[in-house]
Amino acid sequence: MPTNREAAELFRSIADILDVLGERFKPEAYRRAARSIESLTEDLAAVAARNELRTIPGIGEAIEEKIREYLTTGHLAYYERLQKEVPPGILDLLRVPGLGPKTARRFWLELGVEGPAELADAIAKGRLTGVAGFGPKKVEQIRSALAAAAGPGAGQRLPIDTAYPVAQRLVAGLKAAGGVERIELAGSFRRCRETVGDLDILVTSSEPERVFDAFSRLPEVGEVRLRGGTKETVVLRQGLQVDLRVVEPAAFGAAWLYFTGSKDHNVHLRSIARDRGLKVNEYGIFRGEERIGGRTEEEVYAALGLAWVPPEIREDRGEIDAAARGPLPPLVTAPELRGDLHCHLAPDASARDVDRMIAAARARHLDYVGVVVGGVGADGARWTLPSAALARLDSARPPGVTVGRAREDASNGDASPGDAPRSDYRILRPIGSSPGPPTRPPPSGEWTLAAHVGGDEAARRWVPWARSARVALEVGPGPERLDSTAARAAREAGVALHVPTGVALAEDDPLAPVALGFARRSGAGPKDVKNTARAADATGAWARPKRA
DNA sequence: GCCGTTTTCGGCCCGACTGTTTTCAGTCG
Repeated sequence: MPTNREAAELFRSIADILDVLGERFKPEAYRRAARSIESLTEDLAAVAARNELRTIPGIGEAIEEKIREYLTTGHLAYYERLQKEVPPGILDLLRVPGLGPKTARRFWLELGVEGPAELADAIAKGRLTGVAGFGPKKVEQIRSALAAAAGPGAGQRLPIDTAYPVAQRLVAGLKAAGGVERIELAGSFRRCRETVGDLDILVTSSEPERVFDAFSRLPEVGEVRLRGGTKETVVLRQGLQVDLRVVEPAAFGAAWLYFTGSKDHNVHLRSIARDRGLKVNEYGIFRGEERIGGRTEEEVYAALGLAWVPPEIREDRGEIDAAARGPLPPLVTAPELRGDLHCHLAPDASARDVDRMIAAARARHLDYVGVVVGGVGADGARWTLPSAALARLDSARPPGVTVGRAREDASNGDASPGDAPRSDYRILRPIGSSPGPPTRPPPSGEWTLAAHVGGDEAARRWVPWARSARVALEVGPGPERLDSTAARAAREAGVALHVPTGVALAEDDPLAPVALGFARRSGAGPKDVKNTARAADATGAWARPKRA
């Protein structure tokens, strides 16, 4: 049975081939279908079984048939026929930055070049000199792009928690350099997508040249790829591309909206604008020549008769229709997180580390923190916090903060509490070769959270179990938490999410903001999140304020 | 190939930047 990801890849390959063959609109149609399939929270086969493929945006009669053929036979005759029409290496040429379908097709038909290696060879032999449309600069551009594409990590999307500190440093660097009035991040970073292909930074400034100069000189910046009057594109030393744009304050909202995307969201907004006789672009919203809005995002949405849409859900999955009906149901926000049920201290934590964590919890106005005091680690070995730290957890009576003890158990039941320290509730984590949920529900009366359960695939097994066992699942970055798609599946099934606050971590750690972003991307409101509840409601009995 | 509170046909976001142009094509986001 093909996975959704494989089906999406198939349609992307079809789009690439159609591009090279010079088709005008089909490629985008197939890419749209691929994006839709990728964002499903259930298997394509399940949707097909219910006969609901056509309800997926971008899937019509023809693509529905192709999906059915692919699901039943594992092949697609149309794709196999297309494959024979272009050399396989041509599609690799499309991956080279600056090389598009038109150019790849010309290389193939005019020079007989069928792949990146052959193209590099042709350049080295001077076969491109004299070819119409390819001057020395263009040839050099392609040559260096080919060399860069052959290098490690080129063109890779970066996990957002990896990109997070990079983005923060760039913003801080630009602010420190001066000349910047307002600065915001846009793009898939702002939407908190799981991975980002580049970073988009928007600034207002009366001195664009000064800002571009400062940007070019930031220590993270490797190479300036292009620079015009309103935008500069650089590649960081570690390979990430960053676009910096200067926009005027009267258009900031329109630009922020435009460059935040997603593409599908923008296209949908524009079609609504067109229907109303309006035009939206990054400079504002216009009736004829007259700009009727653009200073804020709200202005642009309002001009289209829409409520403001939070960036995390701008994916054209129905949010625009909902915004047309009225204000959207609010997504969970950081101040609503009243506690954290899953805090880790270092295995050798001291009493002072405990105090530091509690101080951090107070500073963030958390009402309660549940600290893991021991259990089984990722390697399956048992561990316990040092006795000094345990004692401090019990003796700490910080006003306003309730401190609870959690233990981490293997989900397969291998680790019995036995010699584990006393705890108020437990957290399940998958260990070893069978990382799925337990076969039995947790003991009644004991509150349980499941964490470290893994991403999309694991979620398919954990979500039904968590629903029947009434166990919350943790969302957040990294391979061992639910991503936003898995979290959406959990939320739709009525499973509560736990959103870590990073209270035991460094101030600039990306865990908390990214986890919150994923929860919001999943569409979670405050009621969908376990740790927005008051302490007693979040965990049952453990977190009632202790009496001295 | 998809889609539809103007439509089942005729649209399909649109502007910046670059290199190669003597007015524009290709790529990108």
